[in-house]
Amino acid sequence: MKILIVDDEKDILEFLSYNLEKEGYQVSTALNGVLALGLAKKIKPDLIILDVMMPEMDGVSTCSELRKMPETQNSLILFLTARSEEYSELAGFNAGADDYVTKPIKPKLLISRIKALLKRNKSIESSSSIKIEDIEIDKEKHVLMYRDEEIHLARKEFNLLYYLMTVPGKVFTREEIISEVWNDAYVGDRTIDVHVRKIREKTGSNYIKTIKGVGYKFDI
Amino acid sequence: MKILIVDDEKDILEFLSYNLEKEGYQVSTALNGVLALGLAKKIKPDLIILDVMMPEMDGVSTCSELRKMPETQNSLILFLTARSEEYSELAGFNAGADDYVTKPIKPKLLISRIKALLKRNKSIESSSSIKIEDIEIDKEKHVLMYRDEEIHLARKEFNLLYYLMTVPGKVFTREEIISEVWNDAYVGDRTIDVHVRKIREKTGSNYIKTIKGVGYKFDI
DNA sequence: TATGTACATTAATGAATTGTTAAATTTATA
DNA sequence: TATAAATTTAACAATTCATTAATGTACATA
Repeated sequence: MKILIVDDEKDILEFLSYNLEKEGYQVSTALNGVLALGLAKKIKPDLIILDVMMPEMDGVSTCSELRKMPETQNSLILFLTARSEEYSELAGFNAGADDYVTKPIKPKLLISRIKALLKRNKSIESSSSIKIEDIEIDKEKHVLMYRDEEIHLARKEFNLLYYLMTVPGKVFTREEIISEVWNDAYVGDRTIDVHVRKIREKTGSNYIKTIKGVGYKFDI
Repeated sequence: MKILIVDDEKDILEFLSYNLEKEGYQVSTALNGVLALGLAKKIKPDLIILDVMMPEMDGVSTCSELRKMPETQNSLILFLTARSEEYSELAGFNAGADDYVTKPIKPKLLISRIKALLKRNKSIESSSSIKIEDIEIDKEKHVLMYRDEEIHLARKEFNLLYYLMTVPGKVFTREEIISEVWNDAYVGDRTIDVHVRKIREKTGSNYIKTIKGVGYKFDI
């Protein structure tokens, strides 16, 4: 589980990093909202801890921006607020926060809240099925339904399509695809193409679009 | 139905015992967490009522320990908390609690919660029989019915089919199957295949589908 | 138009995975 | 204990899948 902590005070970053790493989480940190956006795009954290009061870009604005990026659209966001800033709770939830914790931070409380959040999210997310218009892919059942017809995809084909469908519309580079679907194995240049072709053939559709020079995306 | 109550106050133990025995439950009591663990191991209660605030070993820790013991892994656990200790609700659920009731205790409310819990649990656990279309498998009777015909399956064959049928459509990996049906024993590569073949042969059907490179699933 | 680049298509190959059978071994039962 | 039944292994067959290589096509650019 990857956690990104965003706060302008180094002391707090260190304090939280220490406590969360001790729990086995993979922690990254950012000193302000702008840095956080860039970092989040890269590492795609499962949970983002945001301080509300920050110079330049405050937590609420950062949160709004995070919710717009496909990489962090479904990440969990937890706010840190001073006890006095009561209003921020409301603004935070409006901006798409999932929970908030008031300062001063008690590590044990924070960790139990984090666990609860991740647990809750897991049980929701693990539905393992993605449905877009008349096409539905279910990882658990390893089934692709297209217009009420069941289509069999081989393992690699299935994983590739599933990966593209996790963020519809987003263009995945060949690098990203190799990294995720092939676990960084060294495969030839045409391997992806052939699999894409097979998927297009089997579904008799063209939901996988080629963006020349960039990559592939799933799009209606 | 066996209930174990754990609380450091004798008054509360007596009060609850009286009310629950009046309802026909078989009640045991323990004055602290350590005693509770030993007692629970012996009597395997269906439900354990735990006070969160206790000296030595608190309710949350006790709960965690109970969840580790095979005898109480599936027991229901209900927490008693003072209204003020808000956080314990969260910590309790993290530790594996099923429900909680705040003090001061109202006997009627407590009993209705207990009944609801036991009922919910019963409906999940007691259905030892799974029926899908014209195939029905009953774990208690160790019987497989296929189109009104009784088919004899050997133990491993039976357990394998039953496991696959617990979640129809879901693909179980070989790992999962080995872990559940063979208790992680080291068996050769072809063992599962041979059992699958026998089931297919005996039922004269092909409800067990192979997903190459992924696993097996039960599907009509 | 010629040239280069990136992707598409096809078929062939070989690797990976599963199926089948029979025999060996273990376990249960009369 | 003898016998049958169940389970596992081993060898090899069969199948499916993944990858590559060769070739074709589309498109942009000089």
